[in-house]
Amino acid sequence: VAGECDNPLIRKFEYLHDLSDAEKVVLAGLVSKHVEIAADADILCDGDRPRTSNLLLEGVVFRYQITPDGKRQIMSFHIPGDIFDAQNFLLESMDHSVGALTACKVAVIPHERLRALTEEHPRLARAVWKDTLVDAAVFREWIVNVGRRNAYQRIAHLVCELYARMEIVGLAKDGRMAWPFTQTEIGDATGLSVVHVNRTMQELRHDKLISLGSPSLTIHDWEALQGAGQFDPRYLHLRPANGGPPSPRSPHK
Amino acid sequence: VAGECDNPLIRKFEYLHDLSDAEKVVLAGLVSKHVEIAADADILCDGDRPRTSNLLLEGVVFRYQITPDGKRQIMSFHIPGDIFDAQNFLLESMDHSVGALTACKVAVIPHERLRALTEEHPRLARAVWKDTLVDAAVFREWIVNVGRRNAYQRIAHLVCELYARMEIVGLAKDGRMAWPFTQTEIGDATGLSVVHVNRTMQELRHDKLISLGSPSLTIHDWEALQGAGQFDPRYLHLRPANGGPPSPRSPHK
DNA sequence: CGGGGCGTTGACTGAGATCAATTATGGTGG
DNA sequence: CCACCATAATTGATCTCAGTCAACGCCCCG
Repeated sequence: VAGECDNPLIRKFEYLHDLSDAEKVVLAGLVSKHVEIAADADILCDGDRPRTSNLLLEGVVFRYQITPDGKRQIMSFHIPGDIFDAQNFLLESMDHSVGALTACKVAVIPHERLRALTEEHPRLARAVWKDTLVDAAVFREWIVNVGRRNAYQRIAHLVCELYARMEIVGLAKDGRMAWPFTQTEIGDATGLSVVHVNRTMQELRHDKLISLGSPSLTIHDWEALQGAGQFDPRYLHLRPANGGPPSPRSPHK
Repeated sequence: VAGECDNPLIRKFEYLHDLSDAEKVVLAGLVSKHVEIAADADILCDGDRPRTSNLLLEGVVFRYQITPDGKRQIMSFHIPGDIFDAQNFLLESMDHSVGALTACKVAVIPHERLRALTEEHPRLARAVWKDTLVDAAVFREWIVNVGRRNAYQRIAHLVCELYARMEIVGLAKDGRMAWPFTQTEIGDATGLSVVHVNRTMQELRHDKLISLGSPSLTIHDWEALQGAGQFDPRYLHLRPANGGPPSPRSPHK
């Protein structure tokens, strides 16, 4: 009944919540019409007062803010399965912008729809709420990342987080993950300059932790990368023992 | 009926939501037993799995994390009216710690109580949810603060935020606010070293933006401080035209 | 009056920013 | 298939903001 692998929201929710089949059907029903968005387009702008929220079906988007002196800070990346602007259901207006990092497919969910959902399905309401709380946990972790880690650690941490999150929606597997990010974007997410991101990623490659291939990144040594980034997946609040790739080799040690 | 000024939660919610008197009574009912906590005590520790959430009635608490290499990053400050661990209602375990910055008084709300509240009062459920979304907005702003602003801007921004938030619960007025923070704490919140916080705050004082008096801080030039910190209160999502102190002088210009 | 915590100061250092090219790379039109 | 262009990655040189180290003063408190 409920699509199983084709709906990234459900796939993700299975890691975060405990849903009945009936609830999955309801969730699947959220995806009716969807919209295509070009890469680099802005999906939402600071100040907007949207009457819908968006479930990302394909592609990568990011939240960002431009400071008065023209610097950009990326506050989060979102991958399929994320309702990246769920907060607009309850907050009047956008306090930041959302851009499409790649071409995207997005399901548009009117807020009336969400309101009905939350009233008729308290458990699903809590699931969506919980999702926004996990978002907040990720924000907190990014504060730590940017505030207290050096360049090497920051990038290692970011790679780990993206891997863990991508894995559960099928964008990463066996240490290999989608990597549509430019170094400028990584810099804006970690509070570093492009130049320094470049040098640091070279270092990560030199240390044999990762390697890059066209639109993908391979993690060669998960343990080491996780250690370098001080990555502890607990803040992602995944259900079982998720949050790490099957290190191609020794599972222990 | 509903306490008006003695309950900081209600006072804050009036800025964030639109509540009926009946709803205020329900909220007031949340504060039954409360607990005293000593300054510097940890209220919650990383890994805890609490079955209650806490409404801060008096004092200041902060969320923080210690990195493996021993650095502390503070992720948020909380003041009376904040349910600083609301996320525990839906997330299994703490992914950070919470400490008491000053001696505190806290109302303990069992999660069953919250569950009943959300089921019987959907509007209040949304109010609490919205509160957690505003928290998340603050986290996002802190990412920008730490990621893209220099020391002077970071501290100016933090002072503005604290002022705006304290004002609505009566801890700040006419440019004067409670200031229980040590420079170490400011440093850990802004990702700076104590030494640099000290020098930067001297600069802020020298520039006549602020001055310090025992347990209070006075903002002498709100406009300038706000400009210096690039502070735009929209992210706090307060209702009317809040988010700034009545600059003792010219309201416009 | 002897700590201990906090604020302050000075001297030195260094991670990462900035500036300025240079070199891939992928897509495009001819 | 190839010249061409824009975007992204890379490199080298230099600079600076903020960190680190190490004192020292102040004030509260027992």
